[in-house]
Amino acid sequence: MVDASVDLEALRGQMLTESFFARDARVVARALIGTRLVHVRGNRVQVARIAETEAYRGPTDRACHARFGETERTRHIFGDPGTAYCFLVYGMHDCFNVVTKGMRAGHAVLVRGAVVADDEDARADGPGRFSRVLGFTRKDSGRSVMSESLFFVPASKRARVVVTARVGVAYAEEDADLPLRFYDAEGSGVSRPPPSQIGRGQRTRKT
DNA sequence: GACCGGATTATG
DNA sequence: ATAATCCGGTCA
Repeated sequence: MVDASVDLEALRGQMLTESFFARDARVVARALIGTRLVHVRGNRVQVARIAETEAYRGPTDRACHARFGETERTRHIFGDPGTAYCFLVYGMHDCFNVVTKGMRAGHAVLVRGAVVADDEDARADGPGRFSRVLGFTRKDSGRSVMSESLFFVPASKRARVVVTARVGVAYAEEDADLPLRFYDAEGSGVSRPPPSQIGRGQRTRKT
């Protein structure tokens, strides 16, 4: 029995397809703000409005896992656009990414925060919390995000998007300061980075 | 084979 | 401020 408050077929009809994901991660990361991720889990359907993302731009990006080349862990980041790439960080938190660009470019967008519809109690601000609330673990790596049970639909309204440096990648030297983190200026579902990282390279734009 | 450190979070 | 907790990448 599926949640009657969600018209799943109507949502599926709006599914974002390969052409959306087959672009540079920087472009997709920004475009993803305000979109909704639909996850069908047994008889539950979760709809999460994406509030925060980061772009990781392949082997030459010193913060990107693709810099290790294609290993067991990083295999799926070299998959087709619209593939999920999931991994474990700090031994305890899973992170959920969407592969972009294609041509084995190793680009991906990390989802760092969202607001889950009809679930005020479920905090999904922060990459670990987002993945836990939506049930993603590294077992989901390689899954398609253009499937009946997992897919994105376009934003219902325009978002003001704030751009900053990425969080937690200080080790990446010059690439640490690139403006590749995007979040909805409205603020709900956005993680609260450590004070040392707030305001790095920040600027607001309309999209 | 060992060792290091991380795309984080909860708690003091 | 700091512990928790695992595993891949790196070097021996």
